Amino acid sequence: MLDYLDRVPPGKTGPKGIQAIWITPIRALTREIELSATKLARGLDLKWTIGIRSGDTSAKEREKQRVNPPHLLITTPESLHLLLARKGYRELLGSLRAIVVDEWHELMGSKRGVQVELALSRLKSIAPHLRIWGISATIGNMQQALDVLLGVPRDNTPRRIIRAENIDKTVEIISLFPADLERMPWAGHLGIVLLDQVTEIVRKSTSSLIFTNTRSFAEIWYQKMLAHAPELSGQIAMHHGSISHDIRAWVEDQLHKGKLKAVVCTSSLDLGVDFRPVETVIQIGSPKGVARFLQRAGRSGHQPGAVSRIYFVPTHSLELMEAAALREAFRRKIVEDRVPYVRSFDVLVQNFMTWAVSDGFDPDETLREVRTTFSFSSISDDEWQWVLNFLTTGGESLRAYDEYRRLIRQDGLYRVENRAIAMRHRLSIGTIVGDAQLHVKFLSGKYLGTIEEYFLSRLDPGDVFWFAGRNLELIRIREMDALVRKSSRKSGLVPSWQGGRVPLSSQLSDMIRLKLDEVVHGRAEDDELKFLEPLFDLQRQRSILPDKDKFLIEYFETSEGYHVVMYPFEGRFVHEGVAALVAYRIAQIRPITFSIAMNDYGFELLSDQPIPIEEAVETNVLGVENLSHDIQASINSTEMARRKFRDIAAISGLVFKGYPGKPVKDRHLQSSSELFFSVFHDYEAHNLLLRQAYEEVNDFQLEEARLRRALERIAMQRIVITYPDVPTPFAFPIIVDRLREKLTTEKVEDRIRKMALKYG
DNA sequence: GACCTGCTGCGGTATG
Repeated sequence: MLDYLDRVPPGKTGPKGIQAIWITPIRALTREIELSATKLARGLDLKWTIGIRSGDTSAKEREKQRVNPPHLLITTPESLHLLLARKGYRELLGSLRAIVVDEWHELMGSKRGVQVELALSRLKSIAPHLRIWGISATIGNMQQALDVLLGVPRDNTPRRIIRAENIDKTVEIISLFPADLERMPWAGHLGIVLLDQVTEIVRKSTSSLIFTNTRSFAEIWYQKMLAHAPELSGQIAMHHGSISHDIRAWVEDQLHKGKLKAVVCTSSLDLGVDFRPVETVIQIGSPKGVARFLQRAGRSGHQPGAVSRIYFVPTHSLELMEAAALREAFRRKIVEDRVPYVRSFDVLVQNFMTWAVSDGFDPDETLREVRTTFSFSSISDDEWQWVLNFLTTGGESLRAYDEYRRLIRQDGLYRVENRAIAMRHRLSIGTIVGDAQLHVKFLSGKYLGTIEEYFLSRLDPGDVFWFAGRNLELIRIREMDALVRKSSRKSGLVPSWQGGRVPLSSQLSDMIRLKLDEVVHGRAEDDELKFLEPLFDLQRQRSILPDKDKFLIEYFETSEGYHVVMYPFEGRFVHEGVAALVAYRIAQIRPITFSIAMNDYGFELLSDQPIPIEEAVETNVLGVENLSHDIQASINSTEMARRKFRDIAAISGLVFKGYPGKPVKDRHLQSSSELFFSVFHDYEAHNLLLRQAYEEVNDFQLEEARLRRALERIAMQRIVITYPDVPTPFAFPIIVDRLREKLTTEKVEDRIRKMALKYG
């Protein structure tokens, strides 16, 4: 980009204002980018000023930038919108000539991507000479990434994809095996059986990254490693999204200076820190997707021609198949797509407020612009009117309340007149909706990070828990702070967070089924598959090992009841949908209730009555006919949509998350968003935000398109029902997961019973 | 005989 700008340098008499913007998803990254941008500019002999603008930028620096804008501004999507929410943004940005969107693959798969699309649509109108670059990691839908970023063409400016040459690196996957298969659990997620081997690898490497799937596992692995190898004390650290930015920055710094041998982390180290390589990368448990695993592997062996090496640590036996599947995916150069969000009306509503709080917007001009974005290219005149009406009157349901009449029309422009509304809006810009967290602090005031209220509220003062690699004793909870002190107690509770659940990707699922097919037909060559042979044998003895032409259903009885287990290998979201669908369809044959369990490989239906499974298969229980209807009938989509609506309500500005330092309580947010949902549901069924909630459930929770493809594939397979005497190795992990979940629900039920006694 | 699940990311202006 600087090269391009060099050819059109800022003229002495030319317009003042920002000439170029670099958009990055992470604010912590900006300092690194500034350094490289400065280096580049120096190399090209440009007399450019470079500025950073993010939530971390001080008020003083912001004021400096306002008076004297930098030539190149490095910023986040949110901060860019804050600039667009300012009066006089046309002068500031009208001479803009270049925008680079860094890590576009990352932004595109979220609503932040929609935010970028909308900002670009505005900027293209006010800055006619604008050129746009996107930088992306390898993804399956690169052409679409380009189309989404650049939007519907407004003229004949050519577009092209430039691929880096020689990016095909050799990646070597090395699985860790226990001494013998017997030592490996059939179920589980932690993988601690292999602690000794992992520690040995860390000892021998100068620097290692150890990726775990959850924050609590990172905490556990860190503690277990220290207990196992005390001499590593002071040489290993941990890093995850709930640890304070200061501590994380320190850990990154120490790692890069070579002062740390290893960091146990979550995907917090996938992105956002500069990519100085480490010697060794270790992945514990399923990476769930090819791209993620590839990116992590790429952290090692950075020298030209060097091999990237990644150790795979299975957490249960069958997971070893994934190592073979990942190797196959690398060989075939298969990577996942990033699916862009479309028609996210909550983001559109927020954007209109942004356009309106600054200089106001002209509806016709804005409609033309919005239709050039990928996300809203299909917006109809009616939908457009609905959004405007919603913001000016509150819509049909909220007409009676002044605070929802957010816009007024004046001289042909839509504006915000009320200053309180304008301020609340500026505080609410962004599409990331988090949960309320308590701040964990020492008495001295040193801030360690955040933990969810529901975990800490279960503790009593004096209780010890592990966090940020320390043993901490809870002293008390005060407002939003949990005060702690160091504890010398060796054991402690491990916090759990309510994070997202990443399902196995469709591409990795494909490869797993392919590997299974190789095993069935004796073509398996990967070490992992050979190692698992005794387990596959047991599966064959008790049931069958399905190849790609067969779909396996197991039916058996235990003291718990009657079990039907199926194995689509399609990831847990799809299994959740298929399980509900099958349960519903069987219940049409004969009234029967089930409890449902699933993991990424399959799902189980359990009942206290015999299950008419043959009859169900004969009546095409897995068919695609009436699929949409049956899905609607089988799942509680209203309840799922109600939960999705929480984010939509926050993004569209229906609920206010509070002023800095004075957040609105989670419970309060939840109840007010539920209230809106109920009102719209009962009185305004065509409300676009309400409809969006249902669409998001279909697209992202049920993964309906993927579910349909899975059923179409199954329709081509031969269904085989087996009747094992005891649970098979395939069934076992699913049953174990259900038992664990059952325990917690019993606790919940217990609590409800107590509450009923107390209040009833 | 088998179990310590649940990622990441952002964010305050105009006026007194």
